[in-house]
Amino acid sequence: MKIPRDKRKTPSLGRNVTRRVRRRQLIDATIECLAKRGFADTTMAHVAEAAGLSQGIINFHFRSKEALLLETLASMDEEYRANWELAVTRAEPAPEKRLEALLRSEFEPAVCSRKKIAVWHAFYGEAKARPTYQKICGARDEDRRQAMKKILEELIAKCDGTRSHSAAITDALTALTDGIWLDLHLSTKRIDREAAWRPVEVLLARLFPHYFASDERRAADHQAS
Amino acid sequence: MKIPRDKRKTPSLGRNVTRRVRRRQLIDATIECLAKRGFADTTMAHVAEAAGLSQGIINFHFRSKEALLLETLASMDEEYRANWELAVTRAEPAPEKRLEALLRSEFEPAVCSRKKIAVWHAFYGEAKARPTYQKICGARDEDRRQAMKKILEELIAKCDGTRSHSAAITDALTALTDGIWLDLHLSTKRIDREAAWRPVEVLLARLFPHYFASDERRAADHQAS
Amino acid sequence: MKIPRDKRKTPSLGRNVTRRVRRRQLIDATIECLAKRGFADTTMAHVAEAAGLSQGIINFHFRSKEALLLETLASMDEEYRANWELAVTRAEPAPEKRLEALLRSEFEPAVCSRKKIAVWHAFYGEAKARPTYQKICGARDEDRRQAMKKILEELIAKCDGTRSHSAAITDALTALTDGIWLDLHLSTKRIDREAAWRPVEVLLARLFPHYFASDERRAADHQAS
Amino acid sequence: MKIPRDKRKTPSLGRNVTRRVRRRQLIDATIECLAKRGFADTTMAHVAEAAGLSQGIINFHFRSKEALLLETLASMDEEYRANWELAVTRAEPAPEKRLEALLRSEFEPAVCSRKKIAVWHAFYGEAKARPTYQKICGARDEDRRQAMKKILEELIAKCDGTRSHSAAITDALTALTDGIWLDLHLSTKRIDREAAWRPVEVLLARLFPHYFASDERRAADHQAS
DNA sequence: CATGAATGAGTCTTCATTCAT
DNA sequence: AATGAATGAAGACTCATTCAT
Repeated sequence: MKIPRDKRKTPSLGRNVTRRVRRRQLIDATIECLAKRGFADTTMAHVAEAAGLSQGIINFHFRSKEALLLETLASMDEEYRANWELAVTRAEPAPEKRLEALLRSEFEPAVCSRKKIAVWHAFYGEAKARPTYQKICGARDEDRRQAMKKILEELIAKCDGTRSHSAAITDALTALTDGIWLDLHLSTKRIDREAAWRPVEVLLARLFPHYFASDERRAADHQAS
Repeated sequence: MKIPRDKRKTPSLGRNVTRRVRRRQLIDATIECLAKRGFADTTMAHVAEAAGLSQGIINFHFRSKEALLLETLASMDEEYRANWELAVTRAEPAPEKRLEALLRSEFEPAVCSRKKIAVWHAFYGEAKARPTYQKICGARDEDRRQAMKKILEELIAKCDGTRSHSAAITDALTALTDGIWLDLHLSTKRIDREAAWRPVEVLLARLFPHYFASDERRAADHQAS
Repeated sequence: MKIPRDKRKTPSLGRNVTRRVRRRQLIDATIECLAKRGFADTTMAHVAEAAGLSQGIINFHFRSKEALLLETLASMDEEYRANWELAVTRAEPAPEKRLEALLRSEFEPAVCSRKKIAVWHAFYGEAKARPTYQKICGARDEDRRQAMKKILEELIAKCDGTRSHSAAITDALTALTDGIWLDLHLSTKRIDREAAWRPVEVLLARLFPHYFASDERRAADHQAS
Repeated sequence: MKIPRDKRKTPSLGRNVTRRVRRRQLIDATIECLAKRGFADTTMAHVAEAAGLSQGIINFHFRSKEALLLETLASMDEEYRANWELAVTRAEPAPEKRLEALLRSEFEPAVCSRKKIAVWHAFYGEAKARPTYQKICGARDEDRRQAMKKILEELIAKCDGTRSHSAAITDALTALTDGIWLDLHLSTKRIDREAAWRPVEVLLARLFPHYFASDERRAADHQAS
């Protein structure tokens, strides 16, 4: 007959933590694991351990591993959207200000950390294999793209009145920040948010010299290295 | 019964050929699987089946699963590098021509297919967890970046004499194509290479109107939708 | 504020009542579950849910799952015994009457329902693995068999004077009703108590034509199909 | 890093045992386990151990535990049917001979052992929870019942010409042997096939005194205890 | 070379039991 | 008394790897 080992270990956060808090704790642990170990090597045991809880608890708060991953993705998605939406809302109403706010939001620590970027890429990596992931990640990009397009159209109208490829420029700026994230992901160096921002800054200055030119000059002064 | 000499000789040669062919076959099957099922769900059995061979064969031709994946990545890397290097070599010597060749190469079917892009992102997804992947993927980007920077410096010198942010523009153009790949990866639509190229075209026209302006005009005509 | 005396007294009585009621409620839920899901898939959670109570409650009212199952079996056993004992007691004193009462009691709805029969067979299925179950189930059969044997001996003595295989006939009649229960258990049709009784009726008529012949004739008339 | 323990243990029956033999071996091990531990406590590990093989092998030869159990039941079913069918075929053509052969076959060691009976009851116990089991077990009984009914109708026609409840007698004899099996299952004593047969013998003598009477007399002589 | 049966460590999931509230 | 979150020991199943043929 098996006799269970000592059970009296101090509960990390007390038993009666609310359901919501536990779920948050587990999602955070999942993010941690995905960032550190990738998708293929993130096990329930790892997540539980990272959360300082027991194995079985995940299936108690989430139906399955798949559900946990999906909610983790949803949580990342929500945080990401909230971040740029708030940035745009808070910005001054001029389109050039809102555009800059939208682009700059991409580099804020809340969403642009090695960890978060790694997790996004972990989900991107599985996107082809799991339609749900593809849909969520695709929508994430698409919604931001639409917001950007509207702002750009305002800006272009104000700027030169001509047609000026709002769609292509939107795509370019969207791809630009996504691509910079990938560079950050593949780099082994610490994230340098100033350096990451530079290409965006330069491109804006070239695309809309009237509104962003001064920024470029500033950047040029910085470029001592 | 007589056995012709060349028949007797074939085996040893055939063996070597076979060996190389088998490895190629298995790497191709791996690419197929990674694209279709992602990293987490690609098993040795799946790969073997995709190759139409038996279970145990992979451990015969590769030391381990890890080795197979690494060689698959190496193979992808090689193909990718060869593609842009050849494109640049073949291009007319003018820097604007070489730059365009380099950028256009990114959208050639050999490297820019849903399958290949999916596999790259599968490896990106695991990059944080496996330093070797990160190194290879990082180097892939970095080497192309260096090549592009050299070309851009030539172009800028010829263009306006000042150095003018060659680094930032290089980073921007590198990120741009990487970002477009990500968009293609996350989209569920068929790849439209013309549409994918457009943002690059527009950006080039804005950055170097002297050399790429005509292209932009062409693009504008296309833009009926 | 005054508290009336009977109000003050109710709790302690209520507690005891509650306790007994809860246990009954849980045993009934267990019977329900065993019938519906079988032994292998009856979990504490299922039982608690069937009882409309919370998970942990069973271990509060019973020492363990094993204890709950054992008490469930004991409860079934008690009910079964009470049923035939009462039937025999109430019957007219003539042995043929008591024999018929005993046999007929086996088909009364209180004990002979799909649910109850299913639960008995659930316990039979585990009998070889758990000696306690085997003992209880064995005793259930054995005690009834002894009672039947006594009645049969009376009947046989009265009938033809010779002892005439009272043991074998007892075994046959015991096996007969047990076997009919098994048939009912394995059938997917609704229980038809008249049809289930027929073989017993016919056999009695053949064994003791003097006492049960008229019953057989009645059965024959019924047999229109 | 984990280092696997010594792998060079002698393969129990050699590696290349044919697929069919392995499956048989695993089914036999399953029967062993079901008999000894019951349904609820028969695990894959137990079965594998009983077969002297490794854990994973069952999922290699059978898709799942459920598949293994189903094939075990099918195997038992086949064996049981073959047994009585052969007995009837081999018997002399007279209906009374075939009836006796059919009934006696139920007590042959091949099908009537503590182990086999325990396994049947294990399946009966789960029948309500798993429709497939119920169907197979029900058909097992039903087919034998139909065969017996035909024989009985011949016998009755030959015997007295009257209709005489062939259905009810068939049901009675079917239930009789099933019930005796249950008695054997619930008893803790060694199986005594002679004693088990007695009630059948006595009943046959009463039902068809013309054909089975002498048997009863013999039985009476035996009954010294 | 190639096959595919066999192994066994590892993974997700379930569930009886405990216990703070 | 009752709740239900938490635990952790199994359980079924997977899969990279080995190896006899």
